[in-house]
Amino acid sequence: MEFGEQIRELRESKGLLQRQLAANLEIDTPLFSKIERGERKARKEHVEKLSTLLETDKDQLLSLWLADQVIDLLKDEPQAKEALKIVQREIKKYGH
Amino acid sequence: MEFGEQIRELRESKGLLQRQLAANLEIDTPLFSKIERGERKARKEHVEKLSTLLETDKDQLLSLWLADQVIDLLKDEPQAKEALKIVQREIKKYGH
DNA sequence: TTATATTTGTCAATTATTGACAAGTCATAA
DNA sequence: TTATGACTTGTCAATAATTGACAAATATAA
Repeated sequence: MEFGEQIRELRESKGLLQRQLAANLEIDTPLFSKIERGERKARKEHVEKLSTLLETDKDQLLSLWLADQVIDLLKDEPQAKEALKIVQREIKKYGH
Repeated sequence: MEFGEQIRELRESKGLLQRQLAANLEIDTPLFSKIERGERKARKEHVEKLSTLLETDKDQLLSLWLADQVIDLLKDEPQAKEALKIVQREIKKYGH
């Protein structure tokens, strides 16, 4: 999972411990560990707070986090690629 | 929503009533109505059964249904497009 | 050994989803 | 007008999924 890898890399590059970030997010360390390994999903507020704590771009972190959720939805689905084509087509109608 | 529109079109082109399809899916008519209008999600088994009942391609119907779920996840997200780029990149690693 | 960091497994509590029901609208027929 | 049929809307309980906490396990050093 992209998001977990990213926050782990940023955390380690800053010499921070899981428990330090976990405390800031007001969750316990085991849960933070699971989020890093992609076993659990972070909540949006956590992602936003992490972007501050890790001094990284919020939009890019949210993109990774969102992407993970989509991948989670599409994994094991033979129609994943076809579905993505439809999404691309549709998304242009309202997004910008 | 793409999926709902599609099943409605197929249903009407075959002159079928909501209650007839609902009975086959073993759900009530109000729920079927909501699925057609995208207010509720169909379950995978329902999609598969509908492809038979409506004599349409199962893979294409599942693609539409999947696409709707992704769109639902991405709607209202400013990072939708960026996230999709990441998904496209990632999906190539395992799917094919 | 001991101490510290992270991971694993399990559980209760919360939250989301599902489907049913009753009542509503709308159109058309009698 | 009233009645009927197709569909829609709103609400609710039951079920299922997700969340976070805790205890215990593993790993890594000192």
